[in-house]
Amino acid sequence: MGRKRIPTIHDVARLAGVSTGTVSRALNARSGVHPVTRQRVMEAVNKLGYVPSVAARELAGRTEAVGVMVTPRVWKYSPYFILLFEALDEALWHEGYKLVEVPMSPSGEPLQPAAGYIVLGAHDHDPRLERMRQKHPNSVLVGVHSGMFWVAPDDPGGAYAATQHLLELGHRDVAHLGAAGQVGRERFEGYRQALTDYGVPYRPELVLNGAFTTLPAYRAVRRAWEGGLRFSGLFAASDEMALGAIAALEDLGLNVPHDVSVVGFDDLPDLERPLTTVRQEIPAIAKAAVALLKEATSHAPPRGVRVGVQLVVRDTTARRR
Amino acid sequence: MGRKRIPTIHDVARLAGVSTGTVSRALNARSGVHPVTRQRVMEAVNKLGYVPSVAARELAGRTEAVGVMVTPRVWKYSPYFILLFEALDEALWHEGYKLVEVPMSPSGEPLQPAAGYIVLGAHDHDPRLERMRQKHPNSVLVGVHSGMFWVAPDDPGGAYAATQHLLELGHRDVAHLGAAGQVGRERFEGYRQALTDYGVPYRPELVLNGAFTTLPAYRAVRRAWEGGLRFSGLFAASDEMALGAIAALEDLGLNVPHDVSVVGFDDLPDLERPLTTVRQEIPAIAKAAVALLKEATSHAPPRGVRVGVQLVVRDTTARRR
DNA sequence: CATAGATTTGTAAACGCTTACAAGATTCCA
DNA sequence: TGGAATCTTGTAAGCGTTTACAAATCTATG
Repeated sequence: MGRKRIPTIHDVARLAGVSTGTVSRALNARSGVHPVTRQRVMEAVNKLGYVPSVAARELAGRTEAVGVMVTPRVWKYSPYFILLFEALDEALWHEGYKLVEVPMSPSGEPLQPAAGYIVLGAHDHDPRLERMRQKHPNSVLVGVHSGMFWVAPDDPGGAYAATQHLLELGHRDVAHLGAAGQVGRERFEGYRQALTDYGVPYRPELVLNGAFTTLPAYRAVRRAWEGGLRFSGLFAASDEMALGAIAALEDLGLNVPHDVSVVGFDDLPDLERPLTTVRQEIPAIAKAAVALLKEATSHAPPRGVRVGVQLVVRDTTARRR
Repeated sequence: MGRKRIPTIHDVARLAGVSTGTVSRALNARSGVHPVTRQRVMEAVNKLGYVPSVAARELAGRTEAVGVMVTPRVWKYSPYFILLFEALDEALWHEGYKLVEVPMSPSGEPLQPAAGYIVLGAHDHDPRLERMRQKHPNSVLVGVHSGMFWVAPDDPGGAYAATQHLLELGHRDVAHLGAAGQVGRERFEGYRQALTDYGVPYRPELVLNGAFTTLPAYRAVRRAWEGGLRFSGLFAASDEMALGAIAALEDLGLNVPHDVSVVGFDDLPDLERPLTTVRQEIPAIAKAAVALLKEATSHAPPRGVRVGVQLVVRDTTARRR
């Protein structure tokens, strides 16, 4: 039983009874092929499990490179960004582009030319962002920045839902473990809004600060608690922070969720402990980014889109005792 | 000034005054082209800055896929593995292969066929490893496992050098912050050997355990110190652990390196603090893995290779007061 | 010095896809 | 109902490599 030959466009064409040119058009071109023909082609594609060869497609000149820039560089090493990267790769490939990682010069110039750019993780007041906006209208930001194309998860909404969840469980001393930057700020806003809507006074001392990673979160929570701060609910601005917070609380002899309920944000896979958290649809964000990129390259006026987000309740939250 | 056209093999051929076939052979085939011709071709290649098109090469059937399997999956999210991945990608590409990430089934079967496999991070007693060894002789492990091809950094040597460095700075109470698994064990052995060679008695209570990440390291060090354990030098089994340890020591009111000297392992880039550490040459490991893979596919008897490692002294270590 | 054998080179056919172009089929209107 | 205008389709020429195969050139030997 020899290795199954991978089906090519010719196999599809033969099975569908059309020419390869037609198959190609059916697959790529938005128009110019009769609906019933396209239907037949699609059936053949499915029956054969045909998937176009990236190499051939690229050789034939159809794939353009889009540059993904990560800034600051270190963010590349966080799970969230890795997942986003993978999702972008997939989404771009699906639209006939290929992802190339391009470094950003200190002045904010892409170090390699590309048909378009996707910028990841820039600080909102980073001057390089402004520069990108002006010099490269064919770029989209994953984040928020007016005047350019951007996609972002519904951070305020998610934070609101997380906080609301804690409030509805009866918690009144709800702390927030936050981080700097646009994202951190928006998640904080959602937290604060929920407090307001539920008539719980906002107490600034209840907002702790760390970075988006575990260790700073651990330290912030532990220091605060040892300093006498008390709360029965905690909304952490990321899953990693939530993990750090839980470790700290446990080291202090507390039980999660018995003594303190903790909510995270992101819903990262493979965590050491199942978290109540706000789920981001990373693939959806990637798809939206690519869709916007196509708009951007066709000189449409810039706009931003929010991708929905969803609370998922697991076992780090419980009703207040 | 139009976009510079990317030079193709034809340009090289013309400039060198030979045919494209010859250029191709000069570039790829080990033999079958006259030395002076090859020389001329190489000059043309350099002058033009020619780099072969991956797509074309792949289409023409020269590139085979090699599967990289990461196990357990979560390791994919650590900086070390990301760097290793990138290095492997580069090294494979250089040899005309392309990297595809292939998941490993629970039983230890690659979920996609490939011309060869590179296994990353498996526990040394993982039964799936044994299975790979038997059913897929065309695979190499990054790690140590007798009976199959493997590459690994010189962990014992590096650990020895790190510990030696501390000892030569006059430290006598040298602790070790270790981790489980083959790698952890080897680094521990290096530590212990250095102690012996320098006539410093080995004290089991001085070896702390954590995982390879910051938070467990922080907790282990803090708990130990609070429990009364004292040391003036610490060899951590990874840079991330070193960072965690330093944070813990500082939270305890100690100064690094003034009160305690800390050495890491890996030499990760972009760290928040420059560490005295043991540098791994990740690109060299990747190259070695690929070289071994070629051996493995030609049915050579399995062997392992160690890649050298180097102590780099920065400012987290100081002479004992 | 002729010639068999070995070595080096050129030629051209793939690889799987896209797309300009031309041809064929369909629609629409006078 | 004829023909122009519009849609849909097939044909074939690339895209940049590799590699069988054949041709040309060398080397060695008698």
